[in-house]
Amino acid sequence: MLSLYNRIPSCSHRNFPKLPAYGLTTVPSPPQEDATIACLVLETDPQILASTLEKHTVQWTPELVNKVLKRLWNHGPKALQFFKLLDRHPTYTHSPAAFDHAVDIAARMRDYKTLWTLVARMRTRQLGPSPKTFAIITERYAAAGKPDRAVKIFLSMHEHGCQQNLNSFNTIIDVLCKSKRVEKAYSLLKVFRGRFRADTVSYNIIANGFCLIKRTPKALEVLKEMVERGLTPTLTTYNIMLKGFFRAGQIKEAWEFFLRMKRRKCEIDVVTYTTVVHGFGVAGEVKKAQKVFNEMVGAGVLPSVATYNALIQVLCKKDSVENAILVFEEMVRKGYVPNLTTYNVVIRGLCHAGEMDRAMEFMGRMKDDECEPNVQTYNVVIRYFCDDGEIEKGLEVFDKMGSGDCLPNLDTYNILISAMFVRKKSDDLLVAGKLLIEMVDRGYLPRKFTFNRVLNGLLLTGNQGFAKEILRLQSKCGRLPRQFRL
DNA sequence: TTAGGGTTAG
Repeated sequence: MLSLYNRIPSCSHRNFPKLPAYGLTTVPSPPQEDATIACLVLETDPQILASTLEKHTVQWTPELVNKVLKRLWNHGPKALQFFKLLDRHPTYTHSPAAFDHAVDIAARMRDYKTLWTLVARMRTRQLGPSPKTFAIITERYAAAGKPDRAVKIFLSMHEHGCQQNLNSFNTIIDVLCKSKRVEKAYSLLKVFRGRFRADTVSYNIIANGFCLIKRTPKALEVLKEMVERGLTPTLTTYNIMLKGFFRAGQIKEAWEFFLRMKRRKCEIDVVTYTTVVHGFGVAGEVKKAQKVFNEMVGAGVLPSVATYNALIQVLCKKDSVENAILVFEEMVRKGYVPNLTTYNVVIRGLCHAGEMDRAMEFMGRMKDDECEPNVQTYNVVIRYFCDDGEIEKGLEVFDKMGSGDCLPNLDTYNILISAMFVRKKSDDLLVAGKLLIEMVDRGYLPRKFTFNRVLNGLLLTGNQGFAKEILRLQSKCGRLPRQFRL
């Protein structure tokens, strides 16, 4: 596989001006095979990808394919092309997990035709679709603003050879709740609670749904109903309510609820404590958050990485990033391994304090700790560079993402395109146009607002030719303002 | 991937 890697000198394939390196210099580690292949797929012209892949003898395994698909996550069209090519491979056959990945990607691009073709193919090959497949599909439909469609799909699962049960029922009501369609989920529960024998989990999901939209009284009502039906609340139920009070800004109620939980001797756990530490912190009560954090060890409950993350975030937001970093160092000393969230919280804190250099240092440190920055990490840094007017540095960090290690997502493009308007420079508008083309190419659909903004910008700076190109793109995407529609 | 705690701006 080394030869394959050697063929690809660089994965940087954008036409933006090269800028001096800034802070992201780390010792290059040997490339993983999946990274190499992802890179190759990104680099190669779609027309010749099939023959290019054939030329290289790769030992395709489900694990390798899944890793590559994960790397191509934010480039839907390439990911699906790769999936389709391997689907015709003479010896390798896709695993159910690979199909689920492909289904998820197609659904995210709202390519529903491909989605259902894949589902049918899974069925023919007796690889599914599984309850997990339907969890993915219904979640995407709900997120795309089609909750009714999601419900219909759930109700027709059995027609695809996948029987509904209590688990899949709980999944669909959770999907509805997480997309804020709580009333719809609640009605569904009322209709089907007999058929599926709704349990504590079902009611916890609905209560949590009402908490998510800050309707704690309604959540309490749901729990009352649950008890009346002979179901016993669990610690999860109480943790849901506790978090709900904090989220709704009912700090006093949250505190009293927490005290009652302790008094009732229900074995409160690390989740309870993390909720309280975070809740008080976000409400600005840092001292109280710290006190609870210190108290938990005495109570025989060890903090988790998530608890540390909560405290660190709270210190960043309401105290100082210096104190947050002290806690960070302390957790490392105690043998905890900071995770992606820990780093992202610290990096955001540093960026917010204007300490961009130190933020970049931490980004290097996380790489050394084999905790690769993710798209959120990059987005935070890019956003703050741009907000500081350091647009070149923002673009430079963006350019580092191109390698297939971490592809930009919709947020990344939106952040950068917005930044291209602050300096009122003609060149910036050209970059905005290129970014717009690139994001469409990668399966992202820009908002009408974004198109129009870039178009106006290009016209005002005398880039009529380029503007026309963007206009054609916009019409292809079906995002043309009414007066221009063909 | 049947439910609860850490990342998403001010």
